[in-house]
Amino acid sequence: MAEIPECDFKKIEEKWVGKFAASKKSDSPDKFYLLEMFPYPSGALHMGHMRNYSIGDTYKRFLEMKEKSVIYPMGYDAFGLPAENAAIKSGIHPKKWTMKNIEKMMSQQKKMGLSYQWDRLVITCEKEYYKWNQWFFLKMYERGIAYKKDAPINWCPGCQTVLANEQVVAGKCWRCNSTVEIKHLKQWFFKITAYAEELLADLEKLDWPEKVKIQQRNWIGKSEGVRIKFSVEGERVLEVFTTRPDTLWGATYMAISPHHPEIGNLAGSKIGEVEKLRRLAVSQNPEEKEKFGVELDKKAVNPATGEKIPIYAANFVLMEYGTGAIMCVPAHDKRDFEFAKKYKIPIRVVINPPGKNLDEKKMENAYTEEGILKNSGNFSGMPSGKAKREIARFLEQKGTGKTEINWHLRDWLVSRQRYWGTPIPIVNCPRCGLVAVNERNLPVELPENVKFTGKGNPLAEAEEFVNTKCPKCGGPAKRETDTLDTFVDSSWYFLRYLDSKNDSAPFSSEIANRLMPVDQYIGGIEHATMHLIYARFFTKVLRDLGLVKTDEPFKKLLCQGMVLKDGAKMSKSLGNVVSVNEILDKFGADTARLFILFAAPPERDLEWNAESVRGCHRFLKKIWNLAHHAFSTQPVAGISEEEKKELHFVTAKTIRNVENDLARFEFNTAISAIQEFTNFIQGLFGKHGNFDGFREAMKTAIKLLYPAAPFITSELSEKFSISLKTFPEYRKEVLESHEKEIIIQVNGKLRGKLKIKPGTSEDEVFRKAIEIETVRKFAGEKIRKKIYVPNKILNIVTGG
RNA sequence: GGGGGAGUGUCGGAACUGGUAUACGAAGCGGACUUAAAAUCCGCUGCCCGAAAGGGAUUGAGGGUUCGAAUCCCUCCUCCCCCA
Repeated sequence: MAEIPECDFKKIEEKWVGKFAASKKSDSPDKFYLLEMFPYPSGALHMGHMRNYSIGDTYKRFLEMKEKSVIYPMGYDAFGLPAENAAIKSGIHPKKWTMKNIEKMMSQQKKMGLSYQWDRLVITCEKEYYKWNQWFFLKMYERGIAYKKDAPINWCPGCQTVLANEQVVAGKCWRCNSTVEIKHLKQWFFKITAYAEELLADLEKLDWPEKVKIQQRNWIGKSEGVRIKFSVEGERVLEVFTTRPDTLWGATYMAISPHHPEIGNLAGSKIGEVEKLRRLAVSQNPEEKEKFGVELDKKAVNPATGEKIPIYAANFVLMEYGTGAIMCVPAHDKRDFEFAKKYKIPIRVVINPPGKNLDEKKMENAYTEEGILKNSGNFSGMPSGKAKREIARFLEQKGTGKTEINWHLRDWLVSRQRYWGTPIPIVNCPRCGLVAVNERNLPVELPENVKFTGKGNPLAEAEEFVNTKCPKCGGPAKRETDTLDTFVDSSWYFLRYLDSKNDSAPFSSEIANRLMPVDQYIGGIEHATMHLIYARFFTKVLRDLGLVKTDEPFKKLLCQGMVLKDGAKMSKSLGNVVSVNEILDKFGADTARLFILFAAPPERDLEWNAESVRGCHRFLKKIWNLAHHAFSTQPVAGISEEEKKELHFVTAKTIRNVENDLARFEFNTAISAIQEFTNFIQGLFGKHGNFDGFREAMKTAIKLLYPAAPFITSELSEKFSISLKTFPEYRKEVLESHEKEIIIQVNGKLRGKLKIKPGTSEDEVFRKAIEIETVRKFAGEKIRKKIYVPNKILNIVTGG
């Protein structure tokens, strides 16, 4: 027998990396847009990326074998804080840092064998890209979708800078530990709320995991209720929003945000305490912290009962939600109940559970369900549902309320007081106010010569950037120094991929209409709300601008699970990180990809296991060796008719299973099917040596394995002239005509097995079954019933 | 607090719409090859009773529906994730 060369993974991978990276676009008319969430260029791929891309590339190669024209791009989400932090820390310019990181990550991606269409590359920090962010901003500004308003921000007095929510840890700055203050600044917003209804309704159209849709529904948070006016002593009015107007008679106090504009008029002698409360309320989670309140001097009037009720300034009422004031019904709301107990406010039951009578003196918890009204004037005795409508009508007639739809979704705050982002193309003119930069003067370039001190926004200090002329009057004016949230960049990158070199438009509408939507999007669940809502919103805005026709950017979504080590998420602090480079160097890309796909189904978390990785490596070597056995000698031995039939059947079954599994992203079972098939071939080879049909079987195995392990299979295909262009096919008849195994049960317990020709009658199956000794023993004399599922199972039920 | 998901051998996991529970891989044990080891190949391997043939129980716990339940329904326990 000929000597089998050792499988040199390193050499094979080096040879094929270049060829994969240069992969050509197919011209099949059957397009498929396959997209992976592009990474932030932090400097190195982690296992999460590796998993994401292994899934994507395997699916891409499978689709190509099924003769689809696949669009498979890659890019980098290159603006963002880490680059700026690196600049503050080590003095490297964010651009240099970012571009170097991109280079490193790209080389890792190539090493993994990912066959991206690199000519589509998008890097969001390049002016060729962010120019169009600015262009969209101007279009949105024209239409009132981009606007500026006062908003609270987290301000660190130590760093003299604005902090994102995640940079505030327990009320302190993450970097310098100063106590964070709430400041009010003029901020830019995108009016995403104008699309709330459509964003909610169109979820129906999407083939997304139900849990992501639920998260989005909650995030959008549509609630129908009533806006009610409570009059206050001194002829002022406080408005509240409630989804439970049926509990109005039970409202025994009100609570308002310490930031409420009316607070000064209501607090009276308590203003000092309110100030204290405001400071306390800084950037902490309202749900987690203890509830505090200050009773104000003025009292409100419950419009239903006419009673005077106290008003509290409370730290759990947010100005950003509803009206910044709420009516409190302690008997029927958990939070109101706790607060009322703490401050000894009366509790009054106005809703009874059906068939029960609650007693406020004995209640230990609020009753928050709906029920039957009591103590509610004319509405007593009504069920909650009806009472909600009737009370709303009653208030409308009285002029003290109106029905309203409220949203949890807020407008998207896009201002960042940061350098490393897209400059907002607006000029502040002392005479003309806010003026848009002229479209033909885009891009407003980010100046490179700035200082990174960690204090304030470097852009605001860049004199030659800030000082400009007003586009309207030509007088001296100052540029906007806020930059755009990086979620703007990721809201349309998938459109730029389709036409990445276009310098006269963000993309060609003709191309976008032909290739959108993305047929399959793959990424992490952590983007279930933010990114995936912003991108949907952006697509709808672009549609309304006439740039695309599609309503939704991502038709199908796959959210992959996390990669764990020792039961925990890989993280530096736990010291359980497995490095991508190490794994690629030690075992090679094929092994790494195969393990990632094999160890767990994509949606589930994946436990990294070094031993199991070795198993995948072993399997690849087995394929290599068997292929060489098959092709380096001539077939010498025939196999029996029986074995030949079985081989054909197993081959067909394997092709069918692998194809179905790959189409459904069930890579783990696809790979196990190939392994089973390989074991079967190996069994025949062990028995007969190079047998008739060995080569054909190995060809099939190699083709099936190609999407997941492209390097070794490409090498073998070249060596032994195997075409990897198309997916193997099988004949249905081979599967249908094969003999079936029937399970024989007695009273639901397995008592025997039977091989039959397909289509054997029930009577005959029964006759044969009863001949089996164990079956006869357990079935006994009295057979009560027979259940027969054709080609599958016969259950014999006995006794009385 | 709200929302979602998962509990199956020693481990990762399989079981299509209710029809052989534990495929495939790992680990373990035994054997072949070898001076030896690695690599490779072959075989065995969830639990209890039994020498064996065989039988019994078993999918986090308990109950239910069904000829038949890991899968459907109810109650409970544990773990994880996301959002706030």
